[in-house]
Parts: sequence; C-alpha cells; structure tokens
Amino acid sequence: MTAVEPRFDAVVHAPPRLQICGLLAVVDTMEFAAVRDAVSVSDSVLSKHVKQLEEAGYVQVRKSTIASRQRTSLALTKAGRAAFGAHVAELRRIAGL
Amino acid sequence: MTAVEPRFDAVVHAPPRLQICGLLAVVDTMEFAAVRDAVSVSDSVLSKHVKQLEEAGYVQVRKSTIASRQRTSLALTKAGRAAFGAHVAELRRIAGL
DNA sequence: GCCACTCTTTCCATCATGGAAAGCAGAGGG
DNA sequence: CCCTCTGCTTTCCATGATGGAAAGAGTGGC
Repeated sequence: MTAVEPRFDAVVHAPPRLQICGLLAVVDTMEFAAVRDAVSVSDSVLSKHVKQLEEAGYVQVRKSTIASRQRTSLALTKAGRAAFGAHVAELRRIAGL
Repeated sequence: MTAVEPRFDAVVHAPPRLQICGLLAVVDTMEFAAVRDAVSVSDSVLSKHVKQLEEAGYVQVRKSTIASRQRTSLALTKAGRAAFGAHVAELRRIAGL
C-alpha cells in the first residue's frame, strides 16, 4: 500500500526545477519574482525552467495586471503535484528510507 | 541541531550516481556487476560514473582476483557516506519534509 | 601464444544548462 | 503620441554532462 507510486521524473529532478516544485508544493501559489529570488537564478533561467515545467503540464502560469503591475504567479497543477510526489517517493526509495 | 548539514552535491545528484550511492549506503560493499545490473547501465557507463565518484573521494574501488576471476567491489568511503547523507538531507529539505 | 572474462578508455554525437543581451507587451509620464 | 520602466521571454552562444559502441588492457586458463 504505497501512498504514491515512486517514479523518477527527469523534468522534476533537475536541481532548479526540484527547488521550484518544492516551493510550490508548499505554498500553492508563488510569484515569479519570489521564486526567482528563492531559487537564486536569473530571470531568463527561471523563465526557461518554468517553461519546461509548464510544457510538461506541471505548472500553471497565470498572468495578471494588478495595481498597474504585471504579475505572474506560478502554481503546481494536479499533475505537477502528482509528479513531484512520485519523484520524492522515488528519491526516498533510492535513499533507502 | 541538525543531524547532518543539508548540502546539495551535484556529483551525487545525477540519477545513476544517486542510485549507486543509495545501493552502497545500504550494503556497504557491492560488486561491479551487481551494481551495473541494479542500476541498469552498461559497463562503460557504470565505469565512468564510478570513476567520478572515486575521483570525488566518495567511493573506494577494490580489485581482487577470486577463483581466478577478476572482481571489483565498490564501497562508499566515509566522505561518500557523509556526502550522500548531506545530499539526502538537502533533498528532504527541498521536498519539505 | 591464444582465448575468455572484466572492466576501462576513447571516440562521437546529442542534449541540458547558464549567462548576456536583445525583444516584447502593458502602464504611466511628459 | 512618444519614451521609459517594469517584468518577463526568447535568442545566441559556449560549455559541460551523458550515453552507446567499439577498441583496449590486465589476469588467469588452455
């Protein structure tokens, strides 16, 4: 009775993306700038990683204009949450926990 | 009071090497062929990854001739065990556990 | 000397990744 | 209406990682 089926996911495994997913798994929604700062990467790099996560169907990108400021918020999709959970389960399996 | 200081380690993080370390962390010593089969990689690929782990000082390679057969056994060094533990701690931190 | 068994190393092509810089769209100021 | 600023996005480019195939090397057996 495994809670989640362990499954290695290369898209999630890459360091920057693993961090991004880890953050989003906890907060549900986070702004682009906040993630960029938390992960310590440049705008371009974050943008590219987010794009990969988005194309994998793991992250949803919502753009809105609030107080005349552009704001991009990120959130894990249901699939993203599942993939992250499965990947973490796999890491746990590998780590022997 | 952290048991182990979380520390991301790129050498350990790469999928094949993470598996190798995970195996060795549990069994202490394992033969080349057994690791190769467990990780499902070719001889050349395993050899190259082991070499990287060895150069990082994480794995000790011992060659012996037993029953007229060459046998290479692998084991984590103390540093390897520490690096693996620290990396796993970091993964746990990222995963929010 | 020749062969088999076990890794090792070389060669090669591909892919991932990051940094810098140019590009773009929307909002506000002049 | 043009210019600028903000906030990402995309392009360009160089580097490093990685895997597969094949050749190579060391050791013992025949």
